[in-house]
Amino acid sequence: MGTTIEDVARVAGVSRGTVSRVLNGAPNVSDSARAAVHRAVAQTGYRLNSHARALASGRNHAVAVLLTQPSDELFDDPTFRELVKGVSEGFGDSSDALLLLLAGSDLERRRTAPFLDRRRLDGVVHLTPHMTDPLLDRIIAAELPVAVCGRLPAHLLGPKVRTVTVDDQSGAAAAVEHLLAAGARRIAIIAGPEDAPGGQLRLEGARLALGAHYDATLVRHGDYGPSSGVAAMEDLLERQPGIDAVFCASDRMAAGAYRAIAARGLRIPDDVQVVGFDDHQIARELTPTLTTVHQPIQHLGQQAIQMLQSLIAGEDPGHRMFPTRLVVRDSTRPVSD
Amino acid sequence: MGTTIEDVARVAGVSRGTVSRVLNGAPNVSDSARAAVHRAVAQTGYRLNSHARALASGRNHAVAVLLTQPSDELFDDPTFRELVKGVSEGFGDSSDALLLLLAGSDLERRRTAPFLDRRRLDGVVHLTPHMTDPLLDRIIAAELPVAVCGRLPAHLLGPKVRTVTVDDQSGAAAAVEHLLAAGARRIAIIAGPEDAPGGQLRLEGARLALGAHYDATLVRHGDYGPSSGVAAMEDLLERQPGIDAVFCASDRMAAGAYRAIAARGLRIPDDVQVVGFDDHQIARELTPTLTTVHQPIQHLGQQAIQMLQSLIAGEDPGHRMFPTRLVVRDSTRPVSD
DNA sequence: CTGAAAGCGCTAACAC
DNA sequence: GTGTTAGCGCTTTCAG
Repeated sequence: MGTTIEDVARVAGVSRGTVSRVLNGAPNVSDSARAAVHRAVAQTGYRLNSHARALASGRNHAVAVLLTQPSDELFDDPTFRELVKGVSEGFGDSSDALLLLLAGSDLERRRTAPFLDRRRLDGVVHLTPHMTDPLLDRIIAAELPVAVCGRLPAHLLGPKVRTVTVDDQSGAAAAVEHLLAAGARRIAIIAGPEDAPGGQLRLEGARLALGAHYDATLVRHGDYGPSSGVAAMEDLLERQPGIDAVFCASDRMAAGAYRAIAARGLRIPDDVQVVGFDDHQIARELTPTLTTVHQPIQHLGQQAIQMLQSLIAGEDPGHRMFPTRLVVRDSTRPVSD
Repeated sequence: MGTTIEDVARVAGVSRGTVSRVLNGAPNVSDSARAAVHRAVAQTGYRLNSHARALASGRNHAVAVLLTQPSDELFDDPTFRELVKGVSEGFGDSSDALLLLLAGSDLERRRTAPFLDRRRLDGVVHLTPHMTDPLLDRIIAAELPVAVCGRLPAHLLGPKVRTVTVDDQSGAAAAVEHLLAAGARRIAIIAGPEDAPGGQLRLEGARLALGAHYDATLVRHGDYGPSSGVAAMEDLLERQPGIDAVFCASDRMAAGAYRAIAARGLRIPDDVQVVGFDDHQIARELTPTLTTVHQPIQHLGQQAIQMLQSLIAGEDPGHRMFPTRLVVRDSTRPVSD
């Protein structure tokens, strides 16, 4: 209870300054001094006071992951789980603290806002599919280093802001090209939310790949969740006869589409072929299994935290974008290539 | 950038001490001084340095929620989502910080351990269905106030440790009594993990309610997850003919039991009646809808954080236990009472 | 390579 | 009701 650096110094027979150097891995310390300090630390059961350190040094040794989704969404969408897992793994055995901060409701945002401060945090990992977030403005205004999983409007991209993304556009293009190769001609699109840059790019990629086959009346927007997939697919089947394939911007919407298709008495892939996006576990669990675009989501989380650490160290990791990969399963017809 | 209490004092024309008093809501300050300080704070854009405050006062104005589940389990089990939601809501507009700490893997526990310290946290909310957790020992050893959602072995119950639970035993008894009233006689039990005190009590409640009808060969243990429910139910149906009802210690295991029962060509409730425990959303989504024991989980989370705040304030909120309530739906036969 | 000493920004005890 | 001041425990020049 309350053993300080002073006590350690006394026991080790050195000065406070030397103890501090050892504790912080400073280069210029003799081996004997270092050993003595380590012994004294063990002997006294010394524990660092992080507030004193932060006050004196200006560094916090703490980073936060901002969870900007409402908690229902947060827990329901496997993307977040994977991202958080990746961040935690990528953080490795850093001796810093990794804090999760809830910012999914107004109440939570009000509470969290004062925490987004250079005096409390060295940096932030921001997970978001959306373009706008008041807290992000605040983080950037506070000049807090931030690694964003997702795309950002250009005006937010300062020197301390780096993003990590997947190549949504190519992924969507690959999905649609596969459908075309499999013989589909009347291809519907269930896109993501309009305010999600990733979702827009998937739509754009699909549109470009479709070329002359693109038909704007076959496009719907969902919120990535399964029920929005049901609704969109029902509407499509109702109003647009002859649809022989659908590309969904998320696996969960694809799962919804499956339900609507089945409810209509249609068969996958015989009547309607389906391609998803994400390659979540559900893609393997659906019947038939879902052809989908694999995203390395956990890897994204790992990269994000490592980029953040690099930003904090004063380096510039740059923005990073990773490729996707089409995983062909049973919801599309075989293609002889 | 770096405006301190000193600057505020100068602008307000008062002393540092007075500013501090205003900031901390101390009683003995004149209205005029208070107003001047508030004005100066606004004018200078002053922001408190939490490290300096913590260093000087010994209080952190921060509490943590310890997430001790592996992240998969954490996100899959609606119980945690509800608990976290309840904690966040119960925290209200406290100006303190609420931090989520991951402690689901060994790596995470190693990183989190040093954080569980009186110097960094004022208290902890601990969510766990299990009896043992090395970090909990540590929290208690550190004399950190802690509110535990769940039951604890007696030797861990110190003055700063308070638990909040539901009456698992009565809930299970009610479930089984309902089955008996509905005519079931050969009643199987899919209980929770053996190291979960709550699960044990549910089993105990069921056993007592069954009385002479209790048959140990009809008991299986699962891990609360759906696949363990499938496995247990398959095994029961395979080896124990004539089962006409099953009580599951979680809704998710009940959902698993549904699958095993359907796979066997049996019907719910005609051939086998099913009762769950939790009353998660899934209970309403299953076909037929699930009769289950409602737990006020979100409320538990709210209570936990409030009990913690009370502990931190030096009061003793006592342990708290809340009642459950049987919700009758379509997985059991009507009972004319 | 190491010791001495000046703060980091704030709280709280004390005196008025 | 308010000012003054001595730390809280640590890092970091600056000498040597």
